Amino acid sequence: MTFEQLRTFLWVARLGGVRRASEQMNLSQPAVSARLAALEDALKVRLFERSPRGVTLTRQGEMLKDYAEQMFFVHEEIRRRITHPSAIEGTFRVGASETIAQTWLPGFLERLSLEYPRLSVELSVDISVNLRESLLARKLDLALLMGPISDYSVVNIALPDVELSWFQAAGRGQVDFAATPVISYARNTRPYRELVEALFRRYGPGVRVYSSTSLSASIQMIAAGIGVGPYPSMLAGERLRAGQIEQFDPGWLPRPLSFTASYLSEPRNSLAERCADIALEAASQVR
Amino acid sequence: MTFEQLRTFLWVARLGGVRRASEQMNLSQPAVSARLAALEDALKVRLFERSPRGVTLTRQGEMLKDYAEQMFFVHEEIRRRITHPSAIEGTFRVGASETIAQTWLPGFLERLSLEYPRLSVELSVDISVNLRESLLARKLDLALLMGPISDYSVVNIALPDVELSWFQAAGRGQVDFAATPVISYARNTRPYRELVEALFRRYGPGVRVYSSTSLSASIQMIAAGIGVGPYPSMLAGERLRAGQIEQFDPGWLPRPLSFTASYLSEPRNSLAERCADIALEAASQVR
DNA sequence: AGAGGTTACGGGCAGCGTAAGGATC
DNA sequence: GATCCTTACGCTGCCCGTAACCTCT
Repeated sequence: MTFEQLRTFLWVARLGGVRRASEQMNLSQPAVSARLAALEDALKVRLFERSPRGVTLTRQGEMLKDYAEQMFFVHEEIRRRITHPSAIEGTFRVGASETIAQTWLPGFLERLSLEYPRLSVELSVDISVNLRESLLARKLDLALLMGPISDYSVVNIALPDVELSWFQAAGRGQVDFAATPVISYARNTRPYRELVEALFRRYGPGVRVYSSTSLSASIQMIAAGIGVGPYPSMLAGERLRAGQIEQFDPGWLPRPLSFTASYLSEPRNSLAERCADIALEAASQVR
Repeated sequence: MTFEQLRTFLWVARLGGVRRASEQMNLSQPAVSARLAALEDALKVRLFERSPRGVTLTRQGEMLKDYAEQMFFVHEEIRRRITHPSAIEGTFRVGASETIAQTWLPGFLERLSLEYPRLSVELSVDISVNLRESLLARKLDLALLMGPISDYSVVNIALPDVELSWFQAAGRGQVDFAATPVISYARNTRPYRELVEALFRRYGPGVRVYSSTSLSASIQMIAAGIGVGPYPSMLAGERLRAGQIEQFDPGWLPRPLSFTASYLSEPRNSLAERCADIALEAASQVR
């Protein structure tokens, strides 16, 4: 009986299939089968009932699952309390929404590589809805998105809000929302819906809203005078100094964007836990 | 980090030396060194301070020891509750005093091999003092002896007392303890000392006592008329029926012999625990 | 035919024992 | 020199991935 056998057993038990576990663990499917067979042979006990559409735990498999989870609880404690961070290796999959990618994500990744010098990072920048989906599908280890994610298996660490301001092309003069398009976030995002709702309530159904999945494309459109829009104050710096855009005040602001660092709690994920902390530090440092 | 690395670490920590652990584990000494080095490399943490006369735990080593012990607690639970007995293999070292070897030990070994068909047994028959010493030196996994062993690390399971009766050669007539040697157990055993004390108290210092480390030699001497002696009633059967010896009653009897099945509790020894139970069953069955 | 799992087989690597090499008393 | 641990070095055996096979829908 080895750790790897038990870990494999747990993933197969959790995901209900050899194939699914093999994908989760970046392993060939026969390798997972072999590990299970080896474990069953080591204990001389049948752990799964095989059926054509997957596997289910036997009574003894259920019992073993409890014990195996206890083992990995202790295992994670060892990693947290004793293992030096430089011993942690493998790939850590981070998902971030673009706002974060454009602000403190570099600082976060720098801290990460400093604390975990042997850990490689796989970064995906996407809209929060997709990040949420990827996290729940275990395609990500940590998601930095507009949260929180309401799911019993997800832990959400609140990150500092991102304040928005209105921006327009420099020297554009008074803004008429009835005539000027508002350039906003991608559809299917919470700030987009909130912005559209606020605009309609204030200026009626005549308001035009452009949406863009790219934050930098948005600010370029604003700079080009195509429209105006709310934009994270802290991102405006360069173009503001270059005199391409300027801030204006229509008398109201969309709500600040609230972000979370979110990760699955299920496999007692101490690495993701610590990385969420690092993200919080990095995000707080910028302000 | 593997189970074997952790197990090796624990033994080195407990015994305070690589060499001692290697003996305990039936492993070459470099193999133990290599396992420790591999563990330290896996955690990227120094676990031992090496000194010329052994090793001592570092602060982090101390912490790991606690976690490792938790791991093996769970590990033992898995063995107890889930592992099929036929999966248990290796060598189980049993020590037994001769009285037991001559009575229910065969029954015990039969039950043992039935429940653990892949377990091989290493049997040592010796006097209880030596068995005690071997057990404490971890040279035995289970000792069936005149117990209990008063040591905080030893668990003693009481076994049924063995009743004694006086025997002499058939047709010898009235026994005069002043003239007839008493053939008894080996020196350095509790029943020997108790017998000598009782004889002196009753018949004065003139009584002669022969001691023998072999129970079957004793009964042969009795049958040959060399002397008389107390002897487990249940062992007398064959020679009694053959008319070689006969029981007699001098009006008193030595106290029954009290036995225990004893094992070390330290490494949460569930196998020894179960085997002690089997021993109790085997011993009780005979009566 | 396709989805899910097992069996067959060759190659790479981890871990063992033997033997030699420090270091400290 | 004795004791204790580490380094060096073949060798074996385990475990992985590829590929073929089995079995239900």
